Amino acid sequence: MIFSRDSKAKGRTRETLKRELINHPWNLTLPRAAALQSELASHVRLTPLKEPSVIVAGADIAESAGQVFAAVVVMDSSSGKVIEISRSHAFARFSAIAGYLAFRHGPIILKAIHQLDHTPELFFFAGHGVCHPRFLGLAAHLGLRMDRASIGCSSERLVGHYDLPGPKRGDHTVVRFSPQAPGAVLRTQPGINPLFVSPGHKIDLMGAISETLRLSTKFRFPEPLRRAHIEAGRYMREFRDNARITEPKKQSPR
DNA sequence: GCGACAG
DNA sequence: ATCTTGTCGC
Repeated sequence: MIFSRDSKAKGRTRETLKRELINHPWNLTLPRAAALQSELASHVRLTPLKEPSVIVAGADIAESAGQVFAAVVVMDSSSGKVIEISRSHAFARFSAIAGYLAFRHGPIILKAIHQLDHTPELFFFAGHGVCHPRFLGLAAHLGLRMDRASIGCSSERLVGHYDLPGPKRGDHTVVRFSPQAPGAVLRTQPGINPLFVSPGHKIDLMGAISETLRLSTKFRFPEPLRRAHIEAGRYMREFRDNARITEPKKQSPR
């Protein structure tokens, strides 16, 4: 237990301690972050999704010069319409180390999510779910924190070995790593590189695959994630343009 | 020392 | 992830 040596832990109920564990601070040392991931991973539940989610969200990041720009796009999957967008930015307080992205992006994404008026049933995150060295990628971490269903979608492998899936939309293979860390390589569009999909929290691999497929009918990434990616980039660019007008130090080279 | 390494 | 114009293609 990470916080068991804390004298303040005396007299707390089991549930209270669990909440404190899940609502941990983000500015940890690398070894403490790793230990926390391992402990939190035991609380992740890869349970089947009851039914396809209606209100879904995608969260992605753009960054420049140490600043992280997060965008969350909420969509009504029955109509395919965007119903809300939230953004947040801050200087990164954790290094960009593979396996620890949640500590760099997590707090900023969460701030944007907390600003939402809507309550999405399912979140897509740019990164991995439980297919992670310590079974707790960003999507699993944030899903657990919010106690909401979540899926990780990445364009690159983090752990394990795999064979490429067939060429048809929906073709997929499974990542060989650990039974505790299911993941798939999923072809969402013919002729387009596959996606690495893994369940985050409150969903299983089958659900992660079917929901990702259901929401990516035209592009490589599921629509909420694709929109969030575009929105984060736009947010970052707006911020840059404002800074350039206010502070005209940097001019483009001839 | 060398290769691996989400965004 | 970002640095970056025009350009090829549906």
